[in-house]
Amino acid sequence: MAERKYWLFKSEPSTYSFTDLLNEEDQTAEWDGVRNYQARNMMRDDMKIGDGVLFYHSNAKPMAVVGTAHIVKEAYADHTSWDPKAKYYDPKSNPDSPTWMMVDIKGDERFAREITLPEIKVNPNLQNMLLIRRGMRLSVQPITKDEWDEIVSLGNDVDS
DNA sequence: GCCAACGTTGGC
DNA sequence: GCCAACGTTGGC
Repeated sequence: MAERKYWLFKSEPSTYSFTDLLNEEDQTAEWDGVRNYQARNMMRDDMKIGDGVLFYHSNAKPMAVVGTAHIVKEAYADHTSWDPKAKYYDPKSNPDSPTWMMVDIKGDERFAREITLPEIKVNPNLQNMLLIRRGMRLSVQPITKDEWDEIVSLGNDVDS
């Protein structure tokens, strides 16, 4: 059994929020629309069933990690990539040779309180997160177990 | 709404 | 293969 890994997924809540995920049937959704090779490679090569996912709201008020999820289906072809009506349609991708991949995630729990970007920026234990690197725009990114533990612990403690 | 950072595209 | 132009991300 490989060691559990941890990830942070960004989403603009005006497009798709954590509430939207929890409202899905079985709280499970296809994470489609990723059109960045680095992110695609991580989904394809590194994400395994059971890996932990922090759900982060970008371009939001507030910008914050709002809850947890986990991987329930490992990488497979993102069928929206060859759908001309899809927002992230890519004419170079097709069912015979899919360029883009996605995973499925299942929402777990909403934090008792949101852990905001400003809070992450000043937390000495979270200074290595890609999230706070200038210009780091990866929509899915790896985090360490320590970072996961820290944010989950803060998120579940209303008094922290 | 602005714009810095960065990935992608396409002419050469 | 270089690199300028362009588009997007996403914090501010």
